[in-house]
Amino acid sequence: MKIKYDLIHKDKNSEARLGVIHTNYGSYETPMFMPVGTQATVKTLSPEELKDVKAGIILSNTYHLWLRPGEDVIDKAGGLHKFMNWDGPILTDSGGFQVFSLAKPKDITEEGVKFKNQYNGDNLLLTPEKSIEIQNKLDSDIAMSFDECVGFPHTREYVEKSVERTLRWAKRGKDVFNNPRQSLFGIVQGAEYEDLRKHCVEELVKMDFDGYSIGGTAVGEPKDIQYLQVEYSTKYLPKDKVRYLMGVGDPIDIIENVIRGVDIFDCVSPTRLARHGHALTKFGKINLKNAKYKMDFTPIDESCDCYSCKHYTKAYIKHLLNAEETFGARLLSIHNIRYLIHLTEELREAIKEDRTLEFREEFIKNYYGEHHE
RNA sequence: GCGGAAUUGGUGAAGUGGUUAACACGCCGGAUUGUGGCUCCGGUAUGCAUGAGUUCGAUCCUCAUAUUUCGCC
Repeated sequence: MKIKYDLIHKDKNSEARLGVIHTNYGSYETPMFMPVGTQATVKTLSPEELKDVKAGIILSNTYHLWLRPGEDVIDKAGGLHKFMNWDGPILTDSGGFQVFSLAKPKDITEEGVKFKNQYNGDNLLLTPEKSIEIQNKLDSDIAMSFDECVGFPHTREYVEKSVERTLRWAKRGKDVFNNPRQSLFGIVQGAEYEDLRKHCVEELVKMDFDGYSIGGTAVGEPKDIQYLQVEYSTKYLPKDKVRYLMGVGDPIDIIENVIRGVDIFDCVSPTRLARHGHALTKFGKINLKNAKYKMDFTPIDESCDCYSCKHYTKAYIKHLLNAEETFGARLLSIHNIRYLIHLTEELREAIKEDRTLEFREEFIKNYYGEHHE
């Protein structure tokens, strides 16, 4: 079945929404944070650990699974859920972000995007049709349209052309889409131009997608521009469909964009930060490699209920990082993902009680406050 | 006891009679946003064993001392 979104309550003082998304693999409340498992695994975590941190939907990537192991392997395995032993919902990104991160401008044409296979040098062409075909085979719960994620900075002229192409690509993908168990999202582009965002939303809504994503953010733009990009999108999106902001995962940005009407987030940051020794805490981000934690026998975050905080100290995790033991990155990944998911839990409570704006004030005071070094 | 060789930062080391002593590791910081997973960017020896001498000038030359190491008795 297709996913279904129910709006439960809208915050009285902002655009923040408390909702429920119903999937083939259970129902989950929004706002929610999706951990990223690009290559059919959330780096260093087992599915059991993902359940422990209360993960709902996880995200995987069409481009990477296409190259390795190939969609036919996963199809043969019985689909992505069986292949990776994950019985929760999965969303697959279309490869659109790789257009931004890997392709050169000359590689982008109306037909699709040319890539070089990073493993064997083969020339590859990813098209909207191909992306959807792969995702249909992967059998994820939510597929994304193949779009062009435009970086920052850019010219308005380029964005205008890119939005039109992204719309044509969305249509082409939708026309070949044929997995009845799967839902398909359209992606709103248009950079920081309100008229382009509005136009993009209107055209996507005409095509009637199962949900909508906001793209073109978290690509190096200043925060105020990011927030405008989101405002200019949610302002025009239908209230009865879920909104997913792609790539955003900074704690403050999650709060700011929930306030602007976003329901779902994803970001590689909790796992990447973990691999580089950083932990998110109530009092800001800390670097556990710092010498000051050598004798710190307290948990990362006293207020955190995760496995790592319940059983391990900063000094121990610092030791693991210094010794390049992978358990350190795993403990930090567990913590950071739990941290962001817990943040969305708190946001849901706040929305329920119409105090989202107050929650933001209090959170920022702690996060950037004098406690933070 | 005699003879040889060596002595540069936390470590391994390059180097030159003349402005700021290479590089690597380590250490100390910072970055990271729909992940091209051990990445990227900074900082890190006011000093070349110690003392004396030669020289306009010495880490680099000379002598002594100390330490290490090798060989011989």
